[in-house]
Amino acid sequence: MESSSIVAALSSLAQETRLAVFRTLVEAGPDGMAAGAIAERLKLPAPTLSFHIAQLERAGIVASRRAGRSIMYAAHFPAMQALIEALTESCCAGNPEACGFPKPKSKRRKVAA
Amino acid sequence: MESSSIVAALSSLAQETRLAVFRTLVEAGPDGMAAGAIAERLKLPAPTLSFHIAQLERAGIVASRRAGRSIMYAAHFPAMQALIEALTESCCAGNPEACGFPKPKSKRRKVAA
DNA sequence: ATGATATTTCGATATTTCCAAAATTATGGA
DNA sequence: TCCATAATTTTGGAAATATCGAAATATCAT
Repeated sequence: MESSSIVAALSSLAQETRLAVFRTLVEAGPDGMAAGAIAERLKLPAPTLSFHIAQLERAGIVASRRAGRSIMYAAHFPAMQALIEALTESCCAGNPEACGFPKPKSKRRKVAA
Repeated sequence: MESSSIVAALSSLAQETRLAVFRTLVEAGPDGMAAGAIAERLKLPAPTLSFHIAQLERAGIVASRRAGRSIMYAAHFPAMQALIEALTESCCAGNPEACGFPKPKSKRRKVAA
């Protein structure tokens, strides 16, 4: 993962409102939630939510799809996984096991068939 | 982990210079590096490094100790671990295995003797 | 088409963050 | 004590980010 992508992903989560939005979406599951429902749940004015969720989307942390008049947002788990792996790598690189994780060297290996 | 601590930790890493500093410190290992050495390595003016590394320290991501005239900074691995675990939890909560991690429910269990 | 609803974009302001030169503080050696 | 070195704090200005009302856009139902 590119250093700039890591920074972008971290930045997108490094804000109370956006972290709350992301958590709400994780809770909501793969189908996600409509923008309006998120705004209502978090008591956010629509433009404020829109501003923040756009950043999460730009960072690839959430995905959107239109459903009628609504726009459904959902957590994008692979991106989150990639971020966590990148952090783990950053953390452990050159210092294997310092982090206490099982496989510090390589990216998690695919399950052999 | 408190939501505000997560945001603080993420914010501290969500910046190119600070991420580079952190990585340098991970590479340096548990003994860490003197502020001046970090600044030289990353070609940063001393006040700029000081500004950024203070944020990493406030977030608990790095630790410092004085050694003579120098101040040694070192990555604080437990904090990084906690952050990664918090993210994993945020990511997986309510959606176990969506993230593809082995033990999605509880905090990593200690290695049985 | 017209109206109602859902959301985003625009615009203006307030706040925070970033940067680095200048000044300050802390430490150790002669 | 005086000097040199290592770092931080202060300072101030530029740039980026946050907030949210008003306006614009998109979609569906009639």
